[in-house]
Amino acid sequence: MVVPDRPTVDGLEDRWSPAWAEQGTYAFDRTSERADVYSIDTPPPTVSGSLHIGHVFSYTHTDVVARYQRMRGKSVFYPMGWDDNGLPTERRVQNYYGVRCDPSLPYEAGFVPPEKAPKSDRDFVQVSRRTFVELCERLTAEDEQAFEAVWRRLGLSVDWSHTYSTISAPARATAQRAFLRNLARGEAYAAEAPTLWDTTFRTAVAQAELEDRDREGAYHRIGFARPGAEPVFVETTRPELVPACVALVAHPDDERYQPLFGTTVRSPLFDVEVPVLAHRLADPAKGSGIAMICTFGDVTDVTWWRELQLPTRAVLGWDGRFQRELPAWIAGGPGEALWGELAGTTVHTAKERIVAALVESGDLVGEPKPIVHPVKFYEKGDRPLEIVTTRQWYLRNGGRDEALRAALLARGAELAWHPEHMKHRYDNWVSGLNGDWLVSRQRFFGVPFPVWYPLDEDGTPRYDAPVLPAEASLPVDPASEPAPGFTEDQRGVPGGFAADPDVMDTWATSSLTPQIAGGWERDEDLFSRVFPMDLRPQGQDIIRTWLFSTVVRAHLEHGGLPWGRTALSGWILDPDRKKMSKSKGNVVTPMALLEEFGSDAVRYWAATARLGTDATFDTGQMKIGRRLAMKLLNASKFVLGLGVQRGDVADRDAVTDPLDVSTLANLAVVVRQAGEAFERYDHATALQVTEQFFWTFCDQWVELVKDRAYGARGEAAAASAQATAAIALRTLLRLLAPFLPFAAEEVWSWWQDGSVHTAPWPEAAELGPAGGAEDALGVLGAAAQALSALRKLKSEAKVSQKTELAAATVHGPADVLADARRAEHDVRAAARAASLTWAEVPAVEGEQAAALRAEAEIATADA
RNA sequence: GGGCGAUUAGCUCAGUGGUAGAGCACCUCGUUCACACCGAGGGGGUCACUGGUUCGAACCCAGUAUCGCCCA
Repeated sequence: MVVPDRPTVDGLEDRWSPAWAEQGTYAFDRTSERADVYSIDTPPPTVSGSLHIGHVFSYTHTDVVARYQRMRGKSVFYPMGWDDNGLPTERRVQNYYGVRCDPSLPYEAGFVPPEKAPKSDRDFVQVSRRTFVELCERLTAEDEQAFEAVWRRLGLSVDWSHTYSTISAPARATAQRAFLRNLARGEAYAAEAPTLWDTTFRTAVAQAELEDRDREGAYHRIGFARPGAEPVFVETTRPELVPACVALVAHPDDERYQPLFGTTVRSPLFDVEVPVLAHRLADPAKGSGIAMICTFGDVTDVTWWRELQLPTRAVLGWDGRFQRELPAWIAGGPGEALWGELAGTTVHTAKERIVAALVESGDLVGEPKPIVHPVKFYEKGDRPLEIVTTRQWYLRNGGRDEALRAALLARGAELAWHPEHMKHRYDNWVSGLNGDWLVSRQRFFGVPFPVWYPLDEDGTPRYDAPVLPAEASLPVDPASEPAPGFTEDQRGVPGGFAADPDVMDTWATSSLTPQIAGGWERDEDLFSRVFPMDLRPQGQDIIRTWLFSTVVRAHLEHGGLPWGRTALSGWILDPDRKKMSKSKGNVVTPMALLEEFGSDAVRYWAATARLGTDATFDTGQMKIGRRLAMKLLNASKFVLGLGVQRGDVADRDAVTDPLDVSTLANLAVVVRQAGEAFERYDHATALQVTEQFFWTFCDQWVELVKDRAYGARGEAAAASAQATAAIALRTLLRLLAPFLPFAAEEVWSWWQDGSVHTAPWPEAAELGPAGGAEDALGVLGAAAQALSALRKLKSEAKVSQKTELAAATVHGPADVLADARRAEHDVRAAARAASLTWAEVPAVEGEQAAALRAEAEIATADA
């Protein structure tokens, strides 16, 4: 047995991470039956920069569960994934290399990005789509290595041979296969419809990716002319959309406007005739109570346009600028010249010019009234969303189908939620859906839709007759592969074919992580052993996106849940109670923390937080974790020095001393409590009860037993202490292993074979007869109390704890004294008391029993 | 506006009906042969507020306030 002279937690990661990898400690045993498998649908972190402390926090929660389940004898399927597909990666690649994708450019082999990215994106180098994708792949490969290094150092017990990435060929094949099946069943469809559109990224955006932000605006009071009467005034924050106006609308009960319903008015500047209509969504209290319907200013316009069956008069292009062509409804009218000033300008410029024109014409009344109002943004964007009409792919998610919505709510109810109250967010979201899931994106680095269209004689795509690939040929890239039955030279020519230009939203791929990681339709043997999975761990912020979308896909494809339970981690707050996020600039990089405090210490901090509870970033907690790990090394060193041999299987029957019996009896309680806590996914309680016992073990039992263990009271008494030490340590190491995998493994290696992480989770029964000795439970605590009372004497007298005591008396209630007396020899030895008498303090009716109190003669330093 | 959660010692947090807890920080003491990244002892709280239920409330109920998040 080799125990270091001065054990330290520093450097354990460098020793054990490679050792675990070499020994395959966390390898999934794919011969296990489903019932013996515990499978985890790991969140693939977005590879667009760096991991932050919040990742470390939540991934530790998962790892603790994985380690517990492994020790319970499960074959744990714990893969890692990388979400390297999609817009975040594109954005990072653009800024990192200083490039921008222009799909119309030809591929340039051997492209070398600029040495240093230009400051302004106007100076970015335009590259072909293929080059751009290559750069994405290059950078994500680098990022993934850095991520893996952090995870290995943190000690995640991942089986790295099952790592996947969401842009990999198997993931693309899975996403395309699932889509084709959705399409075949009618769950996926394409539609030409008004769509929320980010003009910066030039892509459609889904409901789940929206957020409201308060923005300053101003009500402009604008008159619409009526023949032979006063004008009708609307108040709008978007006067630039006057040329897109298709109607005015007021509430049907609004008496002010009832006479106007069914009449028409003429728009200012452009003199377009528009009807005045009634609709319940018009708010009489807002502005003048009558609103201008434009195609499209906001989502209410879309509702009105649809329900009132209005024409489309779009003025904005995909780039967020006014269209260059002169619209037909303006041509020939008085606004034709003005349009010349608007064509090609940004919304901002167009607003200035139209307002100026309205002032000049006298149609704008009074000063604009400034207001602050919520405006819809893409969560990753920084310009307000516009609405443009485009052809997009949708996936049914219950947003316009009551039966499906009810079925998905029922799935949510089937799922076990930790903590339970998080289910409200799911219900809330599903109940509030107002449309199907928009899954297409007009981007480059993503999974392409596996769809081509035949071109008719005019070269127009026949959307009604899409050409689809065979599943066996997946993944396909329609942009570079010809449609089945065509040759590449027929691309884009009349009578030939064209590729669907879009890629899937990232969530459309990551909603399939159980299928991707589990080998659906690729490795059916694996899939049958891991799916549906046991656990979906994730952040509470992506319930509406990742959790919900994964439920949707599994419900549609497999007719069931993708996993049985979900564990939601909370936020990390900085010391000012703000959520930590990159944009606030208050993030802490994990690697530096892991190096400063040690991985076990950082894990300890994470593990003290319960699921769903926000945690404060607190290096103080990490210091405590470090201290605990250090204590484990040092206490183990001492305990093993009591005469424990390598590979020792302690003789449980040798545990005879009442103090030792009591210690194991108390440990049995802890083993039970920790196991029960883990079973209800309450890792924080499992840690807390274990940690508390461990400190009692060190500070009380070890101190009380020292003399006896060294042989002061004979061999049998010493043997009892030694056996207790070995049994307790072997148990404690396993209880702590999920939390402090490095320190626990280090100590285990000193005297045990194999890895602590594949050792069986302790059970109370293995502690032997002592573990069940309920009558001895109180001895340890009572003896500790007596010792503490005697120590207090010395503390108050300000003398060393090794000072001898004479004529010591301990006062206290009869039952506590009786327990303490069973360990009298140990108490006397630890307190260095020459003699010890026990004085009963009678219980007083209605009063709490007194704590133990002691008195004694203290030998002076001179004596 | 609707929903969810939180509010306990200076700080970070446990505590779901029976005398308020832990760790950190603070004060005092101690070179005890596992550990100074240590040990011993100590001080410190109207459990956000107001009502109610109960013999008894940090805990249950109603309301209020503040903070955070989700949705509209």
